[in-house]
Amino acid sequence: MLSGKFAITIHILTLLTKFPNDFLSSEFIAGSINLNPVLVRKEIANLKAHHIVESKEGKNGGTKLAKNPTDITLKEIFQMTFDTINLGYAKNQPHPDCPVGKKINENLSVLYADLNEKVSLELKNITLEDFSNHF
Amino acid sequence: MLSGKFAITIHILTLLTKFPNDFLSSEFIAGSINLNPVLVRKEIANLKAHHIVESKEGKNGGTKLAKNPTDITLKEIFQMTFDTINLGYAKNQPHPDCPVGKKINENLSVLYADLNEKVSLELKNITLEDFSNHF
DNA sequence: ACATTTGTAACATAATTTATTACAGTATGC
DNA sequence: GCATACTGTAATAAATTATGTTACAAATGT
Repeated sequence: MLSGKFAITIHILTLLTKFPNDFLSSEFIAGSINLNPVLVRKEIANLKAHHIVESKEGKNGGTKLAKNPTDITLKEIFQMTFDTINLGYAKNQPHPDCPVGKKINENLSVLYADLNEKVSLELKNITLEDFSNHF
Repeated sequence: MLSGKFAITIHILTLLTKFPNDFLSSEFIAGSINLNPVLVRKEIANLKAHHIVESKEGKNGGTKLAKNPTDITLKEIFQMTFDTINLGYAKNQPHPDCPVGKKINENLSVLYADLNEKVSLELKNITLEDFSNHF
């Protein structure tokens, strides 16, 4: 998973919001992000799967929004690119006979779910339109 | 930076809370986390720098809490191991002549600062004592 | 003295992210 | 219908980051 996924996706969507009448090419978008066009297309594939954008193949093809930017919230974008906020887990399986090791991941999950809730509440109130208005 | 830093640090602190009278060795702690002892010592160095634990060198040495677990909040631990919540930035410098590229990172920063605020508020209300009580 | 432990540095390996290349498939306009 | 400019996707490579290991000096209890 691309770690800049959220940032890249929101960058793409902001561009599409700014040029609502054009099909933008992955090359053009990649130029603004300074990223390989293939990676842009991958994120667009994700956006398409969520019916947020539509794209046209062939000459003069490209991508445009499939929904009104007032109807897209940052929560959706967050969820499709990030899953959940989390402050990380230790890489290896902790020791199962230790009372702490046995339960640490479960307890961290509960904590992270709580944080996720708070972040989601916040992001739900920000639309793509709102975000794009700052440019 | 260790990406499991927060999880590892909170694991260490939970163990220290559970054994408040002992100096625990990095080897013992590493066993519970299933992590290399050197990495445990690195996180302990960070905790020491923040005066949350103290440690003793030499035989029978190890680490113990330097503060009461009711006086340590998850916010502090978060801050010393994570800095700020963030949903990522694209790796490369965006195109400076594009109105979106020019401002995207600034706008993302504002957004992330806001999320960070919400998360911090939540973590401020959870003490190490609270967290440890779930084990 | 000896055993055990911290503290660090240097280096090695593994995992993840990002970039590149390649090419089949599709629409457009001449 | 042919050249051109795109998307879509797979395979692979390079770069970056995270984790693990080894090594050893310094400290301390017995």
